[in-house]
Amino acid sequence: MFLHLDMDYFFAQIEEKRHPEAEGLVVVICVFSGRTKDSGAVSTVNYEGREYGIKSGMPIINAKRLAPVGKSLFLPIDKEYYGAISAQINFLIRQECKKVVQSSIDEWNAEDDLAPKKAEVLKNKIKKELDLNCTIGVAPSVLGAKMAAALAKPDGLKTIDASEERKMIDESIVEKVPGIGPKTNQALQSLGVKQVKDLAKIDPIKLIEIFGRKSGTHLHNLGIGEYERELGPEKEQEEVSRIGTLSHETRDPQLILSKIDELEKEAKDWLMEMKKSYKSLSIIFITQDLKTHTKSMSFHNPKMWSQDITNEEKELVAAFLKENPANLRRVGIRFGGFLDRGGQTTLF
DNA sequence: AATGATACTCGGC
DNA sequence: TTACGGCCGAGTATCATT
Repeated sequence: MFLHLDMDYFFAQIEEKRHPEAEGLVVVICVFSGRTKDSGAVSTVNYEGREYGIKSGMPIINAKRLAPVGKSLFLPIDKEYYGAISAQINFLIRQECKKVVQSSIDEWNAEDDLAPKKAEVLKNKIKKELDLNCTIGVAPSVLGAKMAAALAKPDGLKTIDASEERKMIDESIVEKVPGIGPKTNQALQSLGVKQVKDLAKIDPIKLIEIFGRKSGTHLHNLGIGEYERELGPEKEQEEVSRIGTLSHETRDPQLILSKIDELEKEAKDWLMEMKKSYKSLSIIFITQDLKTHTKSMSFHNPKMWSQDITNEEKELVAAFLKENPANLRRVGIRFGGFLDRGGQTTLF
């Protein structure tokens, strides 16, 4: 059996504990971009805030319009702190279950013969030791466990057997299936697919034509009730990136490069700490229409760190500006193709 | 044509 | 009506090599 553990409105719940006066208030965790006073997006909102229609991803300014005056707390995101709490939860889960895979800062999957019992123990332990609520789903498949958890939140625990799982997934609308986002949903609606079981009526060849080999096959398997029964191996982080918002929209290479320089320093701190060198470098460009573009390059010899903006980086920026006339709103940098460098601190 | 590496986009959280 | 972050991995497209 598989278990899926999901922390309830994680960031906002943590901040509720930090700010006891938040009791009963709408708590909104914000990513302020610094561009103007309230520019930025909502990361997480507690259930009180959801009642008012506040959602993740929403512009902060909209959330402020929806929130009740004097009964709301808008707080800046503090990822480092949430990461430390996440590590504590991670420790508790691994004390309890055999095979565990952390899938995001606030979600874990585990495979365990005694999953239903472990789930109960774990939920109580997280409450007792960290005073945090979570929701756990238990089912014969990884997907079933995740969807069971989604149905049970917040502060829930739901265990289902194979036939309940099949019914739950079959009758779910496709939009609610993890991995099916607005784009895939839109395409499925136009095929007349509403529930997961409707997928079984579509010719798999057609699904593959529309969604590609991997996703098409996956959708077909969902429709016929074939679900993943293995936890993928726990993977190491493969890339690190930092993105930031420019103080104003521009295509001035000087301004763009100085922002990249700032972001690069942060990303390199991470690389240093993790003792990684990298073989690939991408520059991320987000234009004023919020479309994302990238330019990247790879090196045959891994690089450890360099102090300043390199000529390669300047060239990537120049190449992008040459082929795209739009102003830039945000820029970012991404390093990948890691190689462990042991105790070595410099290279090239 | 097959394979592997690299470049780039998409979308979940 | 619009407004609007910062990550990461998955997947596909494209290129180089054989």
